Amino acid sequence: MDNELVAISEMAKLHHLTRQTLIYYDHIGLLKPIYINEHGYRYYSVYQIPVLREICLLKKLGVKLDDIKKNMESRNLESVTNLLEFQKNIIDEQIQELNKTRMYLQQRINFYEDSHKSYPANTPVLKQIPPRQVLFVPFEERPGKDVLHLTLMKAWNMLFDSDTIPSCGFGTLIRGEQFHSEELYKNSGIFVVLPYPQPDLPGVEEIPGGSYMCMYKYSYPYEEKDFHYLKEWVENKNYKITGDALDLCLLDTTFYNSEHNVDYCCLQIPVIKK
Amino acid sequence: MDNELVAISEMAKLHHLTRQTLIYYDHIGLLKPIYINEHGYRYYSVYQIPVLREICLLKKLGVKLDDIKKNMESRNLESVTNLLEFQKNIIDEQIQELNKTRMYLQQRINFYEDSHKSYPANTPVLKQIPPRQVLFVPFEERPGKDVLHLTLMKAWNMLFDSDTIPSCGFGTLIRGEQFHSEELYKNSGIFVVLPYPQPDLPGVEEIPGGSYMCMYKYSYPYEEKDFHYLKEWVENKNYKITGDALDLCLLDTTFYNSEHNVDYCCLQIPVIKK
DNA sequence: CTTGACTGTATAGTTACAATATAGCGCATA
DNA sequence: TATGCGCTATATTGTAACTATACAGTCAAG
Repeated sequence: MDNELVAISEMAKLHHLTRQTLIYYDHIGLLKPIYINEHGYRYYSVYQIPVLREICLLKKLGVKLDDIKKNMESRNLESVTNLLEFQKNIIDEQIQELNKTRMYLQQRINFYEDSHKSYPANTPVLKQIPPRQVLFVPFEERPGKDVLHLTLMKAWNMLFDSDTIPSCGFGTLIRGEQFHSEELYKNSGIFVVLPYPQPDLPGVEEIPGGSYMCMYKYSYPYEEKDFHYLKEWVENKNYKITGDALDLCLLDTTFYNSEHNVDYCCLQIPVIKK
Repeated sequence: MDNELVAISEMAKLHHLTRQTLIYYDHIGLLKPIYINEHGYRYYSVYQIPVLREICLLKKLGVKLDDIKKNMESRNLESVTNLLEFQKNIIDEQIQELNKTRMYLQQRINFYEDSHKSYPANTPVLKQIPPRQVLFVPFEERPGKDVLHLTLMKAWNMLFDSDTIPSCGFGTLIRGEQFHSEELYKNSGIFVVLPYPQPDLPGVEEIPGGSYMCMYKYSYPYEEKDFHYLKEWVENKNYKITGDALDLCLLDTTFYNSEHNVDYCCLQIPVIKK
């Protein structure tokens, strides 16, 4: 009565598997047929149908064959619940990871969208900008192409080390107290906007929100000419400068084309009306 | 001035990559050094630092090297935004998939939890049960071990075909109109509880919610003895039977052990007090 | 008894992706 | 002169779960 045997191909067909797969499962010890005849033919018991079904179920739930095997070896309500909870945790972590990556993607898209909706170049415009948290890394020399790149890479790698993807832009920060000095770039450096608050990271600064006089322009973010132009414009219009200036790089040199051979940036000077 | 060159190892170190990786990127055409000297030494331009940085960024965002390559070949604001949106869609699909699997896992955990919190065996108890949607597949013969397994596999595969994972239990359904007939199992069959409503699936039935007289027991879900015992108990206690009976399998034969060599089931008969 | 479907073993290959490893040799800088 | 960097070319890694192939033996229905 309990001797109904199922041949390998039948067993396979029942579970939407191939014969090869069952042979493979036999090899790895996941499911061994209860009976093998004198010629080595594999025969399964009908009682093994639920077992294989459970294997297929767990497989569909993303459980690894090896974990399924271990579970089937000592199977009870508790061990199965543990396995499922374990798998749920793995899935939760994966969802977390994906959500984080999704956030980075969205922020990057938003960033490009902002740069797209930008105002005409070389024309000052007053904008309200929310506070930003940035990683600041000072220049070790007077900024130029190579110092810029190397300092940026330093900041970049600091962020990568703390598993953060810098998806919200970067640029140079010029200290307000140097605006009228000969050494404009003293204490200046690279800032990288943080995608989310990370107060524990060394080098993190808060850029206050508020009114910024902004000017979009094609140039490198270490060109003094544009800065002096905007600074004078601001002062002539009777604004008071309230802090550090930012030169945010919107489209970097990876967007080089025949038309513009330099970065597309947005210079930002914090002001209040006098 | 623009001729500052970066050697391969320096370039690699700057981006937390290995030299080999840059050679590989050269081979696959992802990033070719701007200058190769007479000995074949690779030298990169500082202008390639942002390019490689962008490659690393996109890589971190999960974009495939091949897609990055295509993007770098015709890079502009639109192509980059498209790439990011495309990647976001991929991520969204993956999150969807994971959430679905998570739901199945949770339902399975809940199911086992319910069977764990069960009442003493062979003792009738009145329970309120919410409505359930099930897939019903009739037995083609009088139910027995093999018919049960084969019919269940049929239902199972129907669900798998519609990409559903049956994570909420199954059992036999006995038609109310046969309760006093000689052919108790006429029109009976397998039911599989659906994890979420799927009204378009053929064979779907709604099991009404309400009061059910339940009895937990160790036996196969096609044993008449337990059914008749519970039915008579119900009738003696002056209940009226209102529909089809279910014999829900809580722990199937994959939980076989020395103590109980049969399934652990919950027989459920819908009743109202007369 | 025939015929065709089934089953066996064993070993190597597949899929995908992104590198890594290794060997053997040339070149360059302290 | 040492040793460390560079080159090419080819093969290999890792992961997971199969899949393919070849060829010979076996089973079951008529």
